[in-house]
Amino acid sequence: MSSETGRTRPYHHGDLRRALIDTALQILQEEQNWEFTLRELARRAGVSHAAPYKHFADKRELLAEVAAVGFRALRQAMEAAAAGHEGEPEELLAVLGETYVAFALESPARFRLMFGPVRDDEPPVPALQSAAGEAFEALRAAGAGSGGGEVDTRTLAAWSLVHGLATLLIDRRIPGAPSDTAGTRALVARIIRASVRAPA
Amino acid sequence: MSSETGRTRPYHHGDLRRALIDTALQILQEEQNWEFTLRELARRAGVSHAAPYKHFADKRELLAEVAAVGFRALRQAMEAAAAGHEGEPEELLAVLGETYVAFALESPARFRLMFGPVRDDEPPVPALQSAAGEAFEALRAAGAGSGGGEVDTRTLAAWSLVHGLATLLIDRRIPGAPSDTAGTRALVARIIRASVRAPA
DNA sequence: ACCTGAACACCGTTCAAGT
DNA sequence: ACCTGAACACCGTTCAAGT
Repeated sequence: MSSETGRTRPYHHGDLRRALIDTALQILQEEQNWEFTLRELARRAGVSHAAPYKHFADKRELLAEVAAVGFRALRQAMEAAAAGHEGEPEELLAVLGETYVAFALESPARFRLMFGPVRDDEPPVPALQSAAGEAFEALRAAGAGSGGGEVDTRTLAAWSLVHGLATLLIDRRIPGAPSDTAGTRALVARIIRASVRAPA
Repeated sequence: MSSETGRTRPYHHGDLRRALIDTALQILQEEQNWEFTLRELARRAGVSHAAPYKHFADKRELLAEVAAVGFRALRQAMEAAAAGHEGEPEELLAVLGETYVAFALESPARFRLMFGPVRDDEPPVPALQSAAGEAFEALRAAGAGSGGGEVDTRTLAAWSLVHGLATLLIDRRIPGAPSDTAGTRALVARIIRASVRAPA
């Protein structure tokens, strides 16, 4: 949605790096699976399948950069949702949780890519590390506010709850779960609001 | 661990179907990634790469059968843990949750395979459907026991919590999380026990 | 400086042919 | 009845060569 698909070659001499990331995000919005092919991506971007290697070391690094863009979008969505809830900590945490799950449901493939398994034999991609860390900070700031480097129990419980709920929902793992958007939203609100009152 | 690796060809005329599933589970225990190759599996089982196609329609079906075995193991682990906690519903739910997370940490690749994304354009594999459903039943029986076909809020919240916690832990997504087994176990116990007291 | 085309070592899957 | 070997259409990645 952020670049025109009508023109045959909108760039080709412009910023291919950015174009590849944009095209990848478009594919993620269309498909439910994040495992698209590097060659398909190059095809859709209008370049040869070898061209991406001039901008990314390998497919993994490209996917990591796309995931980083996703984490920045998640952080922005949470910060926007947090505006106007400074005084009520429990309500803030609930709203952030609903935003988190809504973000996953809105674009499941993007969410899956962002939280795709990271093998520890692979070198970390700095952009992804920092973007993910900052998104997490937005959640933690709403938690009990312990301030230190360690995660407090309440924040981690809230994060686990919304992450698990999002994952189970987009993977259709919950038997009898509503299939429509409104019903799903209501279910999410019910679960989050029932849990947010828990003692830390 | 369930079949001998020392002998060069322990089957080849026996039950190749079972041998392939066993070998797959062995690979899952060794690796942290569940995306092993069908050709590698055949190689390790001592057969040609075309042999599996006499027992499974395709790779997806093989993986689904392996996942089904995993769900049966999860259900057994939960039922074993549930023994002796009939009278105390909150303690029972906490113990089941700890068992769930421990199961994931024990064999991350197996857990990832079990909960790998299911595309809805793919035909469902009956064995996987029922095995997953029965594992979920073990959890639900410990919940508020609404009995009906719909999942009650408390059970779903508990499931989401432990599923999210397990996922974030095995993917190393939690900054500052303990890296040793004892520390992780303590963290899990703390989070679950703090949340299980929540109102439904 | 950036991109292409051919090439390499792999995949999943199919199928005729072997025992 | 069960398995093999060659084959097909793909991958990710590399690299000399083109502009």
